[in-house]
Amino acid sequence: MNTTSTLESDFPKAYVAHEHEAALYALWENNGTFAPSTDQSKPAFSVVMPPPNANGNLHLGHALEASMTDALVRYHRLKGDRTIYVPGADHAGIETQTVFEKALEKEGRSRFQMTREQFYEETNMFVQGFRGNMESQIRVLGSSVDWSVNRFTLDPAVIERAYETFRKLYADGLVYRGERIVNYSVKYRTAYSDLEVEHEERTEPLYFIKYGPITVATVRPETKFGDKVIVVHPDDPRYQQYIGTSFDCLIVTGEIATMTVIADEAIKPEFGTGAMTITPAHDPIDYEIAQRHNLPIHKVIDFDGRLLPIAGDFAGMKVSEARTKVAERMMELGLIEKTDPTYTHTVGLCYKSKQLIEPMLMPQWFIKVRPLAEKAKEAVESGAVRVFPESYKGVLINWLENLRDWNISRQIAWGIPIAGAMPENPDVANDPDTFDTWFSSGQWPYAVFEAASKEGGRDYMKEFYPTSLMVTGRDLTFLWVARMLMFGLYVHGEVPFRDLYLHGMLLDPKGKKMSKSKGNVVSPLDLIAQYGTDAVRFGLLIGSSPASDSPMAEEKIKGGRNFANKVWNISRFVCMQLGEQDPSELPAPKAQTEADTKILAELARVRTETVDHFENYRFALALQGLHEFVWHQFADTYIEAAKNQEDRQNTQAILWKVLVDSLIMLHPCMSFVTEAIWQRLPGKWEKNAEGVRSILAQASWPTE
RNA sequence: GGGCUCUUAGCUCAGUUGGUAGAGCGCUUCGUUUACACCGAAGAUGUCAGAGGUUCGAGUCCUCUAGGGCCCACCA
Repeated sequence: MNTTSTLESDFPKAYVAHEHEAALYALWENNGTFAPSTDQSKPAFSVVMPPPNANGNLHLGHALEASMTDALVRYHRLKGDRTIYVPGADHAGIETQTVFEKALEKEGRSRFQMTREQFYEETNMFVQGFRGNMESQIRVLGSSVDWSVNRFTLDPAVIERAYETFRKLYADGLVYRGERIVNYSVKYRTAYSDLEVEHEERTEPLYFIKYGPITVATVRPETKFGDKVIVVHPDDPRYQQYIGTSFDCLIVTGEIATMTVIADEAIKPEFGTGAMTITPAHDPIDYEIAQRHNLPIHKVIDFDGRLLPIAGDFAGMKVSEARTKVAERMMELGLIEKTDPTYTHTVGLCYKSKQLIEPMLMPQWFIKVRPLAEKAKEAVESGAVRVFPESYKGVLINWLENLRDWNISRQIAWGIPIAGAMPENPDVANDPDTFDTWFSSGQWPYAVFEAASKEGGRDYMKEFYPTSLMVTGRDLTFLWVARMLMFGLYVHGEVPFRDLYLHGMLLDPKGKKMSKSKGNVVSPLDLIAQYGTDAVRFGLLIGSSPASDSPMAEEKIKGGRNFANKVWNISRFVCMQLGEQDPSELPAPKAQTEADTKILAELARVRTETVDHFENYRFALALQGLHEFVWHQFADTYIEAAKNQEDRQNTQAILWKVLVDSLIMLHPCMSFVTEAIWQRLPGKWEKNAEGVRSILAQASWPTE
């Protein structure tokens, strides 16, 4: 900075954020400010950013997450910790594929018209375009990440890491390929894990079909073409005489079929008539029953969601259409005894298309998660990983206790091909599928450090893993967090992060969920352009609490802008008071007046409280306390008193001390304005031999 | 079916270990004091959803009730 220029030019009356921010981020980036210190005597503080999807722009949720994380990261850096914040970009498997497919649709194209390689290549180009965009937006948010360890989820090292874990699971017998009922999305032509299925309550007719002497109840008459078995509970007195016997009866095809009655504990006598027929190829419970009794399994529905030739006249018809048509036919045949039109149950929907999930029998890779989940559960229970807020501890444990095997096969192109994991193993090598994105994402915390370590120069793995903290949305508790815990413990025998902080979702100003379809999405970049990054960060952080959703409040952001301006003007005032006085030559501050005593005591108090708040992830309270102190104690009270104080030098010393400490303490949340001021402070104070000002982001947290 | 969570000033929300209610915005009155009108001074506003309990003391812990919200769930 030019120290000879006048105050007016260095400190214009108003702080206009966009005139400073880009240059300040460049200052940090060009000076390697965010590279972790090499001082091994200092404790490490490491955070891995949940890699944003490289398929669009950052949204306000990213801004919230970045504000929180960056505040903590900057706080630890100021405290002198060996701090690293790792950025990244997520290929985001099916998320990206659906976004890209929509883009193709607009051009009248479809992925089904391309080869798989062609589709992959086009998706990759699409993603790489967005990736740079997304990374520049991380800079706009002010995130103090170490770009030298930046990583993409499809980097070769990350893919190899996923393969290595797969091989270990395979060797340990924890992953298997099996033909089982999976959640299948007809729209996207891929299977899902249980977590990608949404549930919705629906009222649909329950049909009572009369098969000879026994009536069965079903909501899916369209699957009743191969009916040969009726299942009842072994203890049901109504059906004792039939168990193990067979009889002939009319079925929907108009033919006479032989029905055999078997008994299975899975049947609930109180449901319907206590008797049902099974469709093993399209229902998980039915499939299990079929397995237990060695029954044949016939597919009725194809991967387009249409009926197969077994359906005779109905073959080729969509399931939804066939349902009523088949029921009508049954009615004509006198097979329907009655219908209950008020029957309400829950159906599974594809979380992306909201279309019905079609349970399908498919050969897929499954992870036996029980042993992995057990370890994760122990880690949460024992506090090996601390959960903020604590109420999510139970939520996490509850989920880990009730896990079923995890289907990691996806029939999508945009992902890590399973085949590459074990080229020598024909079971694997011939598999056309890709991994569930969360299979590789679940390994992200160590994958990034392993990859960085491999590049040589520094053992990041040893220095920074396990990480100190994971900050992510409460919506990812199961999808991502639980998986990271399981893999971290399985692969490296320890939790991937010591602390977990879950934040809530940002809602629109009316308190509604933001979504593209509702058109109520607010762009953080627009807000930043208008008010500045610090203002947006302030507005998102203030008055928030862990895991609870909060509406986006422009008034709070405006308040943040006003506060940034206040801090700017306080600094401006203090610099004017100093005049020609070089702050490095000021005497130590002494409490001479009542106002002096008060402000120094308040400063000490806010310093202690701020540390306590940051250490316990209460950044909203930290910021609130600083806001109150700086604005009302310092500006409104002390500065007003200072204007009339007689011992000018001592007053200058106190003003200076309070200003400098305030700037440092505010820096985690108000990063840009505080650095902008820091770079304009007068005199030789904090300058090196070349007269270059130190960087606030690397300053030392005030101690007394 | 199971779990979590919320109900505090007109609005949006804070309130960490239990100790006589807070912020921002809004509102009222005043002030153009040479840091700031993106400002300052003074001020009004709450039986902290309801009922009961524990306690010397509860917005803060426990139970129940009412009403929101969220999540999980192989209910043919």
